[in-house]
Amino acid sequence: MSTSKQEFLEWLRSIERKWQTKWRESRIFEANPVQGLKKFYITVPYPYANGPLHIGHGRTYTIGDIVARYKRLRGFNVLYPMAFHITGTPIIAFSEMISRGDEKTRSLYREYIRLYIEDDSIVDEVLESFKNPLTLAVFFAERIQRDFEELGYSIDWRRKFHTGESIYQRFVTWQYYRLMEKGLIARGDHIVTYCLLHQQPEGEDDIQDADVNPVEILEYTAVKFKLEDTGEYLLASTLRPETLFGAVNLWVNPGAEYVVFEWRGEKYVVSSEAFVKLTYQYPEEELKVIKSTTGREFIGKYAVSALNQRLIVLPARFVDPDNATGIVYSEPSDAPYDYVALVELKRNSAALAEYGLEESIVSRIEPVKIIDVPGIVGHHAEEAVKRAGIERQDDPRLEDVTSEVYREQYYRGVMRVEDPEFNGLSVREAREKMRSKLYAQGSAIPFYELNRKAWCRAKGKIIVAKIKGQWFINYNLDWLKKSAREVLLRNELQIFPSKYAKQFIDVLDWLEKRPCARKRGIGTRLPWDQGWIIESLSDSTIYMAFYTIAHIIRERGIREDQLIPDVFDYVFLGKGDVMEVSSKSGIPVEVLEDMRREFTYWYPVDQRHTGTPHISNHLTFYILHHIALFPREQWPRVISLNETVIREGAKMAKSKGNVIPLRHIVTKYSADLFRLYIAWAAELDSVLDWREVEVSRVLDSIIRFTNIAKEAVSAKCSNVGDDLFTKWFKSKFAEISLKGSQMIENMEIRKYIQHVFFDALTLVDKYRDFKGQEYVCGVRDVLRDWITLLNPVIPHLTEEINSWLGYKEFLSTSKWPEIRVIDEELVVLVDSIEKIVSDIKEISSLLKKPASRVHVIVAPEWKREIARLVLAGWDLKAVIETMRAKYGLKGREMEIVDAFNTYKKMNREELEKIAKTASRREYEVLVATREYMEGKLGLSILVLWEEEARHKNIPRAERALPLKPALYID
RNA sequence: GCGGGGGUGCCCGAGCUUGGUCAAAGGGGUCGGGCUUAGGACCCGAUGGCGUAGGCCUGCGUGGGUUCAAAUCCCACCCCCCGCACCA
Repeated sequence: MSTSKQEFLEWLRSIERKWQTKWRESRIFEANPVQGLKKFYITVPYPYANGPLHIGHGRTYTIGDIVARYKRLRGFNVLYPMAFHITGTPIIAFSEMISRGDEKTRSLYREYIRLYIEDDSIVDEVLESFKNPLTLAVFFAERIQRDFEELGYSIDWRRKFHTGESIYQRFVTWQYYRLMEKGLIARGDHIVTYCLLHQQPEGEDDIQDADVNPVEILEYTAVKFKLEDTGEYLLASTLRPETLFGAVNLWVNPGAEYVVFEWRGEKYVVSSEAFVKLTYQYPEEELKVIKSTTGREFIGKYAVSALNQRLIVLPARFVDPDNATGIVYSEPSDAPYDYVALVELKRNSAALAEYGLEESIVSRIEPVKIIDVPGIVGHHAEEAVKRAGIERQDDPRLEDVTSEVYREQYYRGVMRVEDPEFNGLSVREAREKMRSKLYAQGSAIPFYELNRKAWCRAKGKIIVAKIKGQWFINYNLDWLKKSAREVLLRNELQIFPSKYAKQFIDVLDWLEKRPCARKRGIGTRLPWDQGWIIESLSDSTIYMAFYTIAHIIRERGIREDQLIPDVFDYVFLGKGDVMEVSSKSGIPVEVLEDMRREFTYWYPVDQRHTGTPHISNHLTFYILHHIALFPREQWPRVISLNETVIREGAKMAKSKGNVIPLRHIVTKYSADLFRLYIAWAAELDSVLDWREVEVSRVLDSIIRFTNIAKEAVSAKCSNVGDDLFTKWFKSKFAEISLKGSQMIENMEIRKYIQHVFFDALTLVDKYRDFKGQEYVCGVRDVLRDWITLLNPVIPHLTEEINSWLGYKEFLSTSKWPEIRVIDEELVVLVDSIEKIVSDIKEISSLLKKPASRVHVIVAPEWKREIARLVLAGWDLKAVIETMRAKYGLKGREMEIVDAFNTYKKMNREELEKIAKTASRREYEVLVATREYMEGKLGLSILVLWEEEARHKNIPRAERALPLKPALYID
């Protein structure tokens, strides 16, 4: 970046600090109820305070602030509050890792701290303090607040809180009592990813690489095979129970450890890893170990399946004891692994001898075809394996081949078996049917396993466990979903951009029960079951109500123990008697009334703005909880959304090291530059790409804008001038203001800023082109309106320019400009000059001889009048008669017909333009712009009326049309 | 798989809801000119092809269709991106 740009940025940052200080000192963003004054309550989700925010977060908060500032200028009493989210597991997890000395985490957090603290000796001190998770949270909450202030957000900070505070937890407690009463709370079993080290459920955030390599829970069917000699059951697991028809043997891993155990009065065999998993998946039951052994023990034995097949147990090294039960049945027709292992074993007489297997028995084992796939003649697995040239069961390509075969069979496979119940079913149907049938007759149990091996961040092994008695919120209640659907469909709750409305409906259909509490993490305890902590999305659904009273609670020194449910019932629902509530809680009546007044003034939330990833979770909960707990008039009104931010075309990710923290915006760029770029670079429903070259261009434009403003402010203008160009300029500016206002009102932020900033700059250039250096006086005339229009997006710079203009009051609390009168005729006429100039250029470039002079020939009024008549729907005959009489055109009827036909072919908009203008004015404008055109073209120009030109026998004169004068170049 | 979004000129990216004003906004890049000691910045012009008069032709993922008329509507296909739950 050049030094002049750097200098400008430094200056910009310095005025940003200046105005932020002034705003804070004047407390202009602290919003209080004013009865009778229309209010606007906008919220954005509070940030999670486990580290610094980046520009992706910044997009959402900036859009929120732009709306808040816009509404303020529109005369609303605007409340834009903010708080901090610290509940849940990530903060605790990071704090633990720092305590444990996890170097990766420690260096990451050192980096975070360095964003805010330069002194290296203090950095380590701060890092040590993070061993207390609350300290970590509060540290970042405070820094994020500073970032927000330095981005110029117009937030009422008096109302801030964090979700770990006891006063907030009292509020959540109240909410959960009420949800319980309304029947939204349910309890049941739940399958989760679970860490054996921490003995806790752990989700994606706690699992290594789960963000890039997702962990899924799969349901295997563990099928019982009864050993003939001992009566023990081998539990062979499969994802494809429908292939049981084609089972030809069983596989165990001869070197792996297996466990024989007693359960439900029967004896079972699984790998020792699987045994541990089973104990977590059936936590309420007793599984008693009888003995440990190796796979080898079972080889050569026979077992009987649920379908009465008698199968031999054979050795296979591909069988992973740490995947599902560690035993599988072999179906070599459709499973590539099984096929390869079988072929391999048949060929390996040494192995057969080692395990004492008879070659004749093994060699007789052949695949059984049970599934038809169009285009596959033989055995699907065999074909796929041969095509890939795979010969060994440890060939890694088997994974891909397997999923390819499975996918094809899933979509196109049809069962070909003797059993009439299954014959002819699709693979998909057969799978479900077989699974439930086996479960029902007690021949199989579900066994849950992960799609890949996983460890938590502390290297603890992750398995699948079943949680008994998990608390849920049950959203699947008719009255609840019906109301939600209704407000969405009726637009009582509006979604911007509207294309996302359908997604909300889809989520409602899909949403059923959601676990709402966990055993660990920061948060509020379930009031009726203290062993559970309310999960962090479930405690953040109606907290916008809490903002309305948070500052009163603090200012009046209300203690947490005073915040009994009755208090919230009264404040939020108007329930109960104030005197009673007061004596019960010890909170003075007037304070309770004050809180009630504040809540009823600000509620409902007029707009909530956030990123689209929240649709399927937070925002839907937000809607549903409001519907469940509040009366209809307090339900949300508008939800607006924006897409994510990427950088130079790539996703930002910690692992890539390409994340731009918000801190760098205020230290290396500038708040206004960031805000303008965010507003302009993409419409809300598109992903925004942060591209350095573009940012630099936007900065150039800001500099240009500032220079123009500076010139305009210092210009000595005796009078603005009422010349044609200035009138045109003012009209065009008014037009831009009008359209821009409509755009921001519709949340079309990008279009709005394209108009009122970039297009306005182009307009100023054009005006200067027409007018010369005096243009500054015209600009000066619109400058105050201009900076007001831009104030929501670049509040600091416009505030500064406002002060240059001599205004003493803040621009940020002033009024949106009145749109001035637009001289549409003049706008159309002057705009048409551009087209005329380019036409002349085009023609003269085609001429062989150099041009010297252009005749610009203006059409007479009667041609315009025909356009008006065509627009009004007159027919040709009537037009001819009227025109002939009115303008004495007897003998020139063909000209009327020509004009009529030309207009007939034009579209309405063009005709309307013509209708807006008068020929006399067109002539005047051409004469007035003659010099300008001559300068552009380097040709001399002669403007004349059509009749005049015809008298002078100038060729082509009769071709003149309104707004499209005839041209003749010589 | 289910649900959602998208494929536009050298590049990014509008427009397509309400078909014609769209060879297609706005940037960027490139070329030429102005300004300047020079660079940056800024300003003007050009940037699909053809054309001795303001016009014509080809064009908006691929292939069909509807229409006087399609980037815009309908159908099929190909490709890309995002979400799928207890995690903030």
